Amino acid sequence: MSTAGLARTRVRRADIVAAALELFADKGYLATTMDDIGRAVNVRGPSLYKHVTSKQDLLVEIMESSMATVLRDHAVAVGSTDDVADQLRRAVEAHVRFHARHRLEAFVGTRELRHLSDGNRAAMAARRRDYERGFRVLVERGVAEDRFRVGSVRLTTYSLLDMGVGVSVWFREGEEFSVDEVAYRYGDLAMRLVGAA
Amino acid sequence: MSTAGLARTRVRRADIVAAALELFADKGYLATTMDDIGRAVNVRGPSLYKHVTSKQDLLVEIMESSMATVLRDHAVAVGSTDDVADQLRRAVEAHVRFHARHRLEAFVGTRELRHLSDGNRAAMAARRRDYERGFRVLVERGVAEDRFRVGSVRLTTYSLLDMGVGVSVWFREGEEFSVDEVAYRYGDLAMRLVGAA
DNA sequence: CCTACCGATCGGTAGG
DNA sequence: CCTACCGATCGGTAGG
Repeated sequence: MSTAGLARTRVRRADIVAAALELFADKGYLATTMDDIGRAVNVRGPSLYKHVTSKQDLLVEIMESSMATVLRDHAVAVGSTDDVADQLRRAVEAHVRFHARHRLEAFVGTRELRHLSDGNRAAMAARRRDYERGFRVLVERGVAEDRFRVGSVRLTTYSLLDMGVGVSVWFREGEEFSVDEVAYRYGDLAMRLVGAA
Repeated sequence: MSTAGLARTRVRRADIVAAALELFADKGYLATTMDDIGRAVNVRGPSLYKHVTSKQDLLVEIMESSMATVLRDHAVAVGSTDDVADQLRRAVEAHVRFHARHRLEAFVGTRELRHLSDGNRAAMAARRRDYERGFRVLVERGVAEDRFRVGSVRLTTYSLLDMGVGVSVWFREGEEFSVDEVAYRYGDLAMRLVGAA
């Protein structure tokens, strides 16, 4: 009776993080309880503390690992060519691909920034600014090299970034567009925005 | 001693809503307590219930009044001309103006949607979809009338909307751009996106 | 408009 | 991995 052999008995840390991600995205960090997360992996809330030191830790892990992913993808995209227009196009494609593939991480990343502890938030905010600077630098160089024509580097950069971030809100795998299709189309839109089309 | 004549004694409902708006934007709805709001208007938390029926009510009031504002501005913009390109341009300008002028309302409006009670959330979500449909219809008509050339009506519409929403995140009165400047520039960007420039 | 307070929730710890 | 539980917080009410 007691060992009825329900579902998974063994809880891995990765399962906990995955469950937390989904709950944070759905209900928000503050509204998600350790019991909620436990329930999603078939244990009681307190049992989670064998694998995790705090709820905050889960948020930090989610944010840091996804930030590492975008930064790496961005570096690869920009490093793959010397042509500014191609660099910007590929950077936008990578940006969009990330926001489509890792919707929830992206969503939580921007939505829950304020619920990181002070130290963690400062560090994450700095990395986010670095990421944004990467795009601004590309737009600036494109203008300097006479490849782009923009009204304002700053506004154009914000637009490129915000368009891509928006993808994480509506994108669903297996619907009208594939990840690649969305990436390519946003790459085209980016070229129009900078006047390089 | 007791009547040292501190600051405001009379608390108006509008002051409470304004204080709630700022706190919701800064800390988030769940993280804001009635005591926080009370402190901002120089009363104790429980005293607020003389003017307000619940914390939820404050959120509803903020969201409904700002939604009414955008919808009205949008209608005026679209109704001011018959030319699709001008209509879209003015709709985008109105959209951006709203997100610049009412940054906090816009911010709270998208960020705290999930903390509305079920009925309220459904109603607000429906009005938001109506608003978005207004833009999609304009893009569609522009394409049908051969004024716009877009890869995907849906993605282009999302881009236009998301760019404008992004303004509420970074815009600050009295910095590099005025509200009107930002609106005009985003109007130009919109024309580029739909291939009408 | 205030103090006192209820009832419920929640992160995390104790101690198996 | 669980139950019991601590300590703190919070929305809202009572009753002036």
